[in-house]
Amino acid sequence: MKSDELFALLRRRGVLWPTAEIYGGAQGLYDYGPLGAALKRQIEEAWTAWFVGLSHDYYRLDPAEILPEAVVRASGHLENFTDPEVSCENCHTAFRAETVLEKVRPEGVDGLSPAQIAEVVHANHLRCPSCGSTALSVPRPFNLMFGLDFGVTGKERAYLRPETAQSSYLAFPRMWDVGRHALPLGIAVIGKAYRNEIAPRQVLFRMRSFTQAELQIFFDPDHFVVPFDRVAAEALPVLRVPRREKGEETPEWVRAGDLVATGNLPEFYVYHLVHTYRFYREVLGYPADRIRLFEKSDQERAFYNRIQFDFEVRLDSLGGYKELGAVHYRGDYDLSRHGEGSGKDLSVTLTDGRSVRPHVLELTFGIDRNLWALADTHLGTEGERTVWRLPACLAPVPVGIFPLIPKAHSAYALRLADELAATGLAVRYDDAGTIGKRYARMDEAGTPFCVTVDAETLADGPSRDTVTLRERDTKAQTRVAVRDLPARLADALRLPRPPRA
RNA sequence: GCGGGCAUAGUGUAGUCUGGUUAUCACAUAGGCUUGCCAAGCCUAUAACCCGGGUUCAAAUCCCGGUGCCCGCACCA
Repeated sequence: MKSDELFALLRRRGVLWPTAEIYGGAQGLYDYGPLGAALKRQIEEAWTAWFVGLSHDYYRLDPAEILPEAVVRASGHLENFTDPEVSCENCHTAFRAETVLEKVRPEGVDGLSPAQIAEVVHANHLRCPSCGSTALSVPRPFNLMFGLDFGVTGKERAYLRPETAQSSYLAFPRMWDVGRHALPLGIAVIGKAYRNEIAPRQVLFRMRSFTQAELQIFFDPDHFVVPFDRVAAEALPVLRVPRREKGEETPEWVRAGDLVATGNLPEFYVYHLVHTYRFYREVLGYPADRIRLFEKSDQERAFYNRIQFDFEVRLDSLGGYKELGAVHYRGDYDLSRHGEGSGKDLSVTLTDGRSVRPHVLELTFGIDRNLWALADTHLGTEGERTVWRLPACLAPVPVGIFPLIPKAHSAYALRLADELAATGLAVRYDDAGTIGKRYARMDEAGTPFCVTVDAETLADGPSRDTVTLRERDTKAQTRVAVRDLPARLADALRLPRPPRA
């Protein structure tokens, strides 16, 4: 489905819509409706079950979304994003003012107002580094962070966090004490991050307010042992830099063991690639032939990332592979920077007496992007039918309950709906229209199971208190005893967990 | 940010060029009939010209501005 078409369907069904729609919307902001909010929660729960489930020493936190200026100064976000931007009127290329001025002002542009920068550009007859034109624009401030007036005086500066990761790095010293004084230590955060994107586009793929799920694993760089044997035989669809340089777009299947033995990647890194891949396949259910692990080159990576593979899924709605998450080996960059910034020593002493500054392996996951991708890859039309083949454990509404004949079977069906709801299931009762329409509605909402109460349910005899259980994917119906329903549904809806390390 | 295109019920659309009765049609939604297990049928109802200004006797239609969306470029620490 094309992006417009898919978005229209999601709007119609109450999955998501533009924020402040009655005012014409706001670029890069979207609200989740009932179905979307529930699906988002399910994705978050699935992510948590899987990744926090990787170890007994991984914890989920919920930190503040506002960061004091000192934090973003230390992390580098302030420095890298307060630079004014100059663009070329001729070739429309945008540059940091610093880049344009570097010949005449090697000390940088800190402290210069946009007007002063424009003066320097003019006085020195500076040219566009790309095309040589002198038609350079007046500098504009360029900062992807939302700044806030913080406190009563409004003089203190603070920022909406541009990524959740910083919150986890700040929490590390406290978590070291809360935890068992042992590495690896994992800090997981699911929460909002905010970026004032220049050009938000493609609905959920470039938003100004979005939800990230990130697991930061702090580990001893000399000693991060993983049960690699268990995953060595797993093959991954990787697209590595040398193959990319030959113009290849498609991944090749390489065994995890070979990525380590001949691929020059550390075991701990590949081990986490495998488990992340398994999450995309086994929990989210993306087709194997749509996933690729896209290695970023030296030039493409942020300088502090030593290894980076993006998890990409090919989406018809957006016309190509899109990044849904990544695995970054960040070295000790983050704890070093925050150590310097705060003046606190963020190294820890291990039980063997060694003092180490932990390295970080960062597993990032875009909740919104994956929600869209789950619609793109699992929602489609099959003739007259529109079916959202979501994995059952992710379904926003896992069960629909209908009376076959409204007047005759409503009371029983309503009671059954209440009973199942009491077990914690999100159920939807529907008696409108024909039975076929109700099934169709639930198919579109991604509901994997529908329960129908009919005459047999009420009649005396061997079928008393049995209902039909209809499966979305096969349309198959089986007769099930009502008393077996809760266990049967719970089984089918359980969230997968990885084997613990 | 730049260039181009687009904007009519919940969704998809006709009408716009060439201004002129009550804005077309389908689907969806709600109610009714239908003893019916996969979007059947019939009846009824709800529901739209993106926002602001201008031209005109008269604007969905022409002009200007804004907003949003799409495509390409740039950007994405």
